[in-house]
Amino acid sequence: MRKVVNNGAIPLLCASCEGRSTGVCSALDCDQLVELAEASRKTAAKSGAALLGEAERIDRYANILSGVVKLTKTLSDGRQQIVGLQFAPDFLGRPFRSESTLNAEATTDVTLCSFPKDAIERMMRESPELERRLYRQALNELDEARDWMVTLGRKTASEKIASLLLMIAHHVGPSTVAGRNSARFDLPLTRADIADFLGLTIETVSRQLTRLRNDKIICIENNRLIIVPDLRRLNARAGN
Amino acid sequence: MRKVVNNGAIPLLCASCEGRSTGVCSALDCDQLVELAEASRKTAAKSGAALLGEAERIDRYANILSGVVKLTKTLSDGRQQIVGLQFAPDFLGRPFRSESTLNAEATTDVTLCSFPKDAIERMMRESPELERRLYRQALNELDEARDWMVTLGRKTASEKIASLLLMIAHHVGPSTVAGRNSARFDLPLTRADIADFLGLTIETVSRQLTRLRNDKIICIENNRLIIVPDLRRLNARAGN
DNA sequence: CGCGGGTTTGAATCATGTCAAGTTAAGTGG
DNA sequence: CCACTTAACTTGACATGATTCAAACCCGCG
Repeated sequence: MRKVVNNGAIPLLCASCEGRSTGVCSALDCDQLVELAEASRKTAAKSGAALLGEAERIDRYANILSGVVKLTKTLSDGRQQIVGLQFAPDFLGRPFRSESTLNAEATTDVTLCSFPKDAIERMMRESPELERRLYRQALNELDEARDWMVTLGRKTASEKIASLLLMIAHHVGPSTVAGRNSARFDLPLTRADIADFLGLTIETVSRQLTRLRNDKIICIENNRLIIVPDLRRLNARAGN
Repeated sequence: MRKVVNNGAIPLLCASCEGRSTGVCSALDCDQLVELAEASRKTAAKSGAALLGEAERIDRYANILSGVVKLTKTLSDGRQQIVGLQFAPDFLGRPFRSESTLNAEATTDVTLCSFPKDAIERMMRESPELERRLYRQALNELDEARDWMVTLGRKTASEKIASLLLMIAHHVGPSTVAGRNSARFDLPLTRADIADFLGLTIETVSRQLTRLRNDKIICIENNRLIIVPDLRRLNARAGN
């Protein structure tokens, strides 16, 4: 196993880590960080790579360092639904369960920092801080899931699209914002992904996107780069 | 404040409590139970009573002792979506947040055992057991929410109805089951509630229910009592 | 240059929503 | 015990938003 230097400060590996300040690791002190770092592994995955299969055994958890991961569920006849999107520095994994109930797949190139399941679970028992941090993330994911239930159940196709764009704009952060009310970002999802997320077909997604473009609510460049000149107008379309 | 006898055993109030063995209280030891019992309050609410409003201040949490509670969200134009159903002995409340982001309403007559927010939060800090118990419930609710996202996004109206009946059959428990594969239960929801839960209209709900009845998958008595002679056939209709 | 994945667009179809009557069941008061 | 009211539910006819199927488009890449 790789040696990690502990000079009384945080491990070298973590010093430059994007997840250090905002991810679950922020709940750990130096000693714990060292311990975890010893067992950790940085990995990269290409867009489209499966990270976790339904009914697969879980033996590692991971922090997302960069990129976007989609969580999906599939019905027996192939219909698919994305049930969550995770952005850096989210924690990936479902404690207290040995089998996954969903699929995780990279929708962009991603980098992960993964740990053995039992290391995390031991530290959770020792550190209420860590457990609380994970508990909070679970509650946030629950809030998000419930927001999406409203979107899925009660919004029209165009409202769904607008809501998704808005959500992504928030998640990529207020980076690339000129004047607080505009946004500009690369879609981390294909049309098919968007359809799976919103419970629509790719055709409907496409049509609604061109509608938003025709109405000058958004500009689309290269099919993937989205520019929102006025987030308030987009918000009005989202039905909130 | 009411005095609770502590003879070294569990408080009298809790001794006969339905939530004692299975609810969050099961994570507490005698002393903690006594402490919580001192601040607790048993209340009853009629079907239809609002328990918690959106954007309302949260100052108490509660255990559901009996009955069913619906959690709803509403769009500005009045469209409503049920984002969760809670059955006894679920814990009602959203830790780490002072304002509610949803409405809670009794869909049947319910009895609750409520506690001040800060009492729970203090005990959570003192008892990792309790925090873990709540964390687990949050994860379960998250799993359920994600299952419903699939239902809302990808299932047809009749599959939605079948899924809901199945879910309720599971929740009321294997009580009233003759031979493991049949079920018989009172619907704790009106047609309007069902519609709000499944993202449908009451008319569609009604039509699909009569379709299931015509196909002999279910019997409906008094509009509320549902009998499922063969759960497997219902399951086949649910699209799993 | 052609090939393939991702995307857009069009026309026809279908599931669900909308609107409008009915029906049933449970009170309520005479 | 019987009209009357009311809420919840069912049913029908019609409208419409989204899907389906089919074709064309775009663009990077070998």
